[in-house]
Amino acid sequence: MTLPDSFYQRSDVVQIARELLGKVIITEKAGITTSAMITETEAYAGVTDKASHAWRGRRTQRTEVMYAAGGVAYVYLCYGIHHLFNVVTYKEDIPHAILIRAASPLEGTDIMLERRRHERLTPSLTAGPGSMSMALGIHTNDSGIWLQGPEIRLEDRRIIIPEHEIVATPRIGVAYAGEDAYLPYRFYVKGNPYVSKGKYLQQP
DNA sequence: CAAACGATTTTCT
DNA sequence: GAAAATCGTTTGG
Repeated sequence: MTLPDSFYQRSDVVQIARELLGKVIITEKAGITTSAMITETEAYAGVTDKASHAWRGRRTQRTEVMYAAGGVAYVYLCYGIHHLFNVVTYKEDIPHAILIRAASPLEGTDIMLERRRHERLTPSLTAGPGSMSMALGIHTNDSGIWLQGPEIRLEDRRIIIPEHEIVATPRIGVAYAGEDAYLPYRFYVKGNPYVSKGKYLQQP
């Protein structure tokens, strides 16, 4: 079942980030379908979260889509190279978002290997937000699209990740966010090889 | 208008 | 482990 708008339009972005583990992301680009099971996410909790692009209500052409009602994509370019895919949550004017950081390949792995110019299937194909987006063919010009259209959608395929297999840690690459860099807003599936290896700030 | 800088990944030592 | 790659967005003058 495709996740409905009501899944995204809830208020607890951290809880939704947790629930996204085990959901399946499907993309269809030029008639080619690829899919993968989400294994790692990070919540960005709106205007009070220093790590968020929308901190203190910052509103620019790039971040405008974060202020839309939940259920659309926010894709932006990072370090001039990587296209990072987020889902927008909650309601209009509240800029919650969840970064999808990694996923385990399901359908179309041959296409994903081509897109990444990889010879063999290894976790580096889709572990890490930039790698995952490239493998699935997600681009910044997908930013703002509705997550029920053909290009990108998320499905519940009744995959259950047991509570004890979910690990929470601080988020990666947000050292600039002061004390908010320590919030346990990153979630991943314990033991799954398709999880990024990035280092995060440890509690001092 | 110039300049700094990333919610990263890959490569080189 | 360190550093380069690479460019749109944002900020400051």
